Amino acid sequence: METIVPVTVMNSTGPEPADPSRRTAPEEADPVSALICRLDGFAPLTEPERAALLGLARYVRTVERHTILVEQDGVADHALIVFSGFASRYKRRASGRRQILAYLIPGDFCDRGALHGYPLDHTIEALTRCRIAKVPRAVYLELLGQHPGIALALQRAKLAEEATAHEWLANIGMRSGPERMAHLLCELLERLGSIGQVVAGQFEMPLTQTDLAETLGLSSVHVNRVLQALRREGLIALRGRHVRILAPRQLRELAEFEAGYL
Amino acid sequence: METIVPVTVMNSTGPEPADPSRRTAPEEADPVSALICRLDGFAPLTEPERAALLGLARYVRTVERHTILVEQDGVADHALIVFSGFASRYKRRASGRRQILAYLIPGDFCDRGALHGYPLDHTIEALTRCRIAKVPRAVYLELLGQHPGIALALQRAKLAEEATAHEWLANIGMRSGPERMAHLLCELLERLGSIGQVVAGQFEMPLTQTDLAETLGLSSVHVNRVLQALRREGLIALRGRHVRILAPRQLRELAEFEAGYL
DNA sequence: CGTGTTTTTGAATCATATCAACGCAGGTGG
DNA sequence: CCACCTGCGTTGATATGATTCAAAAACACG
Repeated sequence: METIVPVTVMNSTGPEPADPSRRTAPEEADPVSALICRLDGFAPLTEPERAALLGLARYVRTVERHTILVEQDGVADHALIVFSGFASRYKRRASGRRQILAYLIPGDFCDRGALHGYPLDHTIEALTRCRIAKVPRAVYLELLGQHPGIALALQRAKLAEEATAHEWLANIGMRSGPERMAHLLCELLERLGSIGQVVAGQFEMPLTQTDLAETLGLSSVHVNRVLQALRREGLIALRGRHVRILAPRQLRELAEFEAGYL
Repeated sequence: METIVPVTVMNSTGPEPADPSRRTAPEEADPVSALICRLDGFAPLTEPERAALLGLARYVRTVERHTILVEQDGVADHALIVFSGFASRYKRRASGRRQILAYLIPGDFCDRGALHGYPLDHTIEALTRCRIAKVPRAVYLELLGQHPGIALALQRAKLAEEATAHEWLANIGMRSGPERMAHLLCELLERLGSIGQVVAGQFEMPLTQTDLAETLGLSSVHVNRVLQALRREGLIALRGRHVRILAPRQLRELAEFEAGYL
């Protein structure tokens, strides 16, 4: 169900220059720049391309946690771009049990294969309060058509997303609970790091233990115990949603995490 | 303990014309037609497009079981198209444990995002003796450029492949052993059916129980017991590699299998 | 036939799920 | 300001599904 957010929440139109006086959360300094930075990492962007991306700020909305952005079997008529917060793709069983298929973090997008008009095979939902651009199909296609650099970067980003999906399948398929968790933490460390949201091995992971359970194919109780074990071993520290990776080397070793597939 | 199987490396160079005198299996009557049929299902093909596809027969090779087609971290300089047999994508852990990420069955292809020049994040190996076309990068790109219908069909086929990958992740993440197996069987029934390899609810599944285990994230012993359970319940019959689905309705129910994502 | 692979079996063990309950913190409304 | 509620993390006890190890039986192949 699409919640219509009151304009008062988010009314900025046009490019929004970095404003040093706006000190809300450190990571929200300039949400669009994270996207530009990430895409530029995949393929170098020209100035007009950067400008075009900045123009997307026009479509940004704030959505509350648990807002469903695209319902399973629904047809997406717009592309989604995440600027802050975590969103997820997931499937649900009749029993109510869920499996999260992917996280959408700032800089990630969802265009369902350039909006082919097929119904989606999963649901997309905000795991936290998010700032998300809903870009109309026509505008999005225009953007891709006009700016080949953006199109290329998005294509490569999609390859990375595919690689991550493979990684997740292998993770659930052949790792134990602690190993799975370690692997996920390594991945988040890397992904959040690449968008500048890791400082001194620490980052915010605004996920419930239930979310983690539904990601890793474990029960939430077991997730709790696995996290305790990782803390006991001195691999991580966890206070609320704040994670600190104490022993990145050992964590990677435990997970057999291979960097660089992103 | 996982036995290390001696690996044959593909060494054939240069096109090897299809040899009409080789009469091996009945279902191999015209391997290319299966591909055409499948692609045509995704997007209607013109006559010249069909002709162009037939021309691919030129690149078909027979590869033995366990032949590695593309090594992990290798860069693919050609597209693969499967005409008969089963191949697999998989990842391996240091312990030797494997996780199969996908099956490549007749009509499936692998172009690694139109040959971006990135190293592959997984290995591609023949699970059985296969007939596979190795199409050089240049030829493949030419084919896509010349024939938009083929390009579109391949793009849609890729969306289907992505949907299948999601399905597998959800399968391993939230289903029990028997449910996973049932789901896989339903998927194979549907996929093999769509290429005419199912007759009266029966098909050939040339997979070892170890292969199945590495697909479903179970031990091979457990796979064996799960299969016995499904037989005991009268859901399937299994003799050698020959599967007969006795109660498709109940099997789908057990698996909560939703048709139509292919 | 004999050899290697695959399937099947049994028994012991372990990892993880399930159920149920409690505590704690933040938010809400009286 | 307090009582209440709700969501989340934590715990213990118990159940069970799945793994492991080891070995025998059944096949497939040359």
